[in-house]
Amino acid sequence: MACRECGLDPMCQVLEYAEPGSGVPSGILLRRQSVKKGEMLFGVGQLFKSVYAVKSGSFKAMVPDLNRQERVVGFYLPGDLIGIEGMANQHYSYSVRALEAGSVCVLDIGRLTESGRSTEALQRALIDMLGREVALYHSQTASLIRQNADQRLAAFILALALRTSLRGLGGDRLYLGMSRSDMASYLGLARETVSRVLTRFQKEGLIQLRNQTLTLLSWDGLQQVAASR
Amino acid sequence: MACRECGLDPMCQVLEYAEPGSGVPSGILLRRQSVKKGEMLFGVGQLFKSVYAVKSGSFKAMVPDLNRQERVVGFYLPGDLIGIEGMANQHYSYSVRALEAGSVCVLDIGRLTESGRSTEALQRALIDMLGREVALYHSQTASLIRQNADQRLAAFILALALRTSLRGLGGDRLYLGMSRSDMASYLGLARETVSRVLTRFQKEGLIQLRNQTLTLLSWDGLQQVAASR
DNA sequence: CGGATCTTTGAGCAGAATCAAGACCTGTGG
DNA sequence: CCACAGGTCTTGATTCTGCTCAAAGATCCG
Repeated sequence: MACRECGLDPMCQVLEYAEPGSGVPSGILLRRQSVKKGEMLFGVGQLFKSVYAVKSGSFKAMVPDLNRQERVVGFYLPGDLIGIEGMANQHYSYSVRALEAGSVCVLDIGRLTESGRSTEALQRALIDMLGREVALYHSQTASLIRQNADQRLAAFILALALRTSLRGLGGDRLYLGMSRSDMASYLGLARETVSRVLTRFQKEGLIQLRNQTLTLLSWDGLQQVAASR
Repeated sequence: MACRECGLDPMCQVLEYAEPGSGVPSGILLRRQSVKKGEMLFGVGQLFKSVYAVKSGSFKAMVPDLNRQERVVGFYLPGDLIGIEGMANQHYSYSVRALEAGSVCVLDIGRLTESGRSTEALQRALIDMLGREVALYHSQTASLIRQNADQRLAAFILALALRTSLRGLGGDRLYLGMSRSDMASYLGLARETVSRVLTRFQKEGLIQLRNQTLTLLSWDGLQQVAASR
């Protein structure tokens, strides 16, 4: 499947801009790559080379926490872009690891800019994506600080569901590739708290949870929790 | 003082790229503007028009919090850029208000892109700046969640001191233009907690605090607090 | 000077972390 | 196919950080 046929992610839209004008062989700048569970796309501090678009599977981003273990700073689902912010200082600012087997499209940015043509539209698209990312962080991460455990988890589940449903997959049933510890680290909670809140949500009939599969039972209920509890 | 003489902020570096090649009258695209205390640069949702570089004074960014009052999501000091992420969706995602009297340089991006020439280097610079912003948010905001009140305030003070010292101003004495409530909102704490922690820091000899002026007494001590307490 | 706002300080309480077991999955090898 | 070992997940009891409510003290500004 060609990347520009999927129409899912911003990456493919960039390629629609880049490919026709540049006339570069797609085999070099853009390649499909499959990843095994636990495999790392790149490590923190590594030299920036490529931007990745998730085609299938899921990934987590981590930064090294000083004294402690690593901290999860984001999750990536099919359609998400990985690594754009590495363009700034030529180094990735976090590590990315696959939560399950999957595949990505790899765009070799370095070689693309070396080719020197038709980067105008590509750059415009990159600016848009980066701006969106900044805006997202302003609204999303900043709001995490003020929220309690219930709100954080409800918002987290809703965000996941929204992302998958926007991308075409059925939004009611979610596959959680990450562990409770990952969720806890990302949300700034303790493992035990995540567990407790999820089971309570289940008892309240908001979600159903079996192993790694989460089913949304009450979209509205979760939104109410996320807004005020 | 011409903007590209100050050499302080990323904005001026962009203008060095843009001005020579584009040959546009600098009076139109770039203008100096003074702001009064409390004045708003732009409001949330407003149509994106310009990017601002802080020349003097300080500013705060706010987003409307649903039921409650506004939430502070950032502070800007001389040398900082304001509003870049508005380029993404053509609307500003937050409001910006002056904490004290000051001045900014205004770059009318819309008109610059309309002029249609030499945007290549400018865009490249914008990508760099946006990437830097994303990386900053990943490392900074994400870390706020896991930290306790002491750590948040120590890190906040250190970040302010680092920013002002990097920009040339003496780093030991800081002018805090923002109120305790602003700091509390930004750090996700209660006003009272900010007050308590600051006075404790003072008793411990880490800082000295009089009115709006904060003096760093023990840089190392603060770093120790920020790392683990 | 006086009113309004902001800041400090105190007391009590609630939410979440921590500590500590126990239950459950998962993959492995017999 | 089953049993076992490792990890992950749940659940309980306790502790502690930081919020809330309340009131007094500063500071600012007309």
